[in-house]
Amino acid sequence: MKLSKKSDYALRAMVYLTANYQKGAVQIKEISAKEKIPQKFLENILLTLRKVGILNSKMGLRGGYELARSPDLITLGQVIRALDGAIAPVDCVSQMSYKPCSEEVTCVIRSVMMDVRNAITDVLDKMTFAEMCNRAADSLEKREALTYTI
Amino acid sequence: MKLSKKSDYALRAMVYLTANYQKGAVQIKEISAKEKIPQKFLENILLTLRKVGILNSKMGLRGGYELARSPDLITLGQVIRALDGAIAPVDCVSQMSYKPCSEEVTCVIRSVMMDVRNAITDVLDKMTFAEMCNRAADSLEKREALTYTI
DNA sequence: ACAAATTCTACCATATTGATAGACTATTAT
DNA sequence: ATAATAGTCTATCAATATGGTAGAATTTGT
Repeated sequence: MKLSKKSDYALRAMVYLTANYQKGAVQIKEISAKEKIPQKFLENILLTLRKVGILNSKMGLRGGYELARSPDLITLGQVIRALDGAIAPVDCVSQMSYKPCSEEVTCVIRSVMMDVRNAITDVLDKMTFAEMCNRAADSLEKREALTYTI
Repeated sequence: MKLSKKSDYALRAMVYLTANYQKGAVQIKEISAKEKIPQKFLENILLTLRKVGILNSKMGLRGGYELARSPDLITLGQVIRALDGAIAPVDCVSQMSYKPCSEEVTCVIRSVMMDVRNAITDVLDKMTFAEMCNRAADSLEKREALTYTI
């Protein structure tokens, strides 16, 4: 049930781009350096995200990447699906790459796997990058406030 | 986030053994045939499940495998962890193979991944084979009742 | 024209996955 | 006793996925 390095890097890059939303295009080199992601690998990842319409790019001098829409309209689920494909643990409960199992009607396991898929997508398809970054900022503030109080 | 074939086969074999609980040892060959799992592959899987104490085995003539304890004391999570290892999407939120990420305190992604892990384990660590098989039997009954009524 | 940036195509090493082979050991019916 | 049965162990293997690299081509601002 592991997130691939690709998706992990993608999420980090997206967080970086969320933090820099509306500051214009950000270059791969910068993201790669700040988030410590191998640059050439990151290239592939950002390219993929552009192709599915999550990022916009600008070539040439002063080019770079930026979010294609507001970070409260981009969910973690969208990004993970773009890189890793289906989120569902088995294909017979997948939205993205559904394939019926041989004995779907009587399959004992299927309904539990459906529960698992729903549990995962309930988190990943609802959480936006805007919310995630706010949440983190909040808890950081609280921590700092606490430290100060102590 | 995909379940491996190994875990998938393991779950099916466990369902079969649950259905045959208290009927004595069941042979690999039988499970393999009924559940259409490559026999040699299934051997490895059952061996693993025995080594972690989920199954008991008996060698020799009339030997075979059986559940080591009542199916309401065995969860899907236990079986999947035995075969695939940690369930958590990233190590920094894993019970089984926890490794801190470099920037755990400020990591934006971690808390969401924690939510995902909890969502998954909430299903898999609570669902027992007894319950799963009952659930399936129930819904099968309902379906049959419905068919009859119509 | 030139430099800076993305894009595209291809490649590669390693690990994991799914599966198989065969020798070995333990049990038991006869 | 012994043959047949059934799990155990070690090793191997092909295919695929993963993580990463290389370099040429293309686009764009100055």
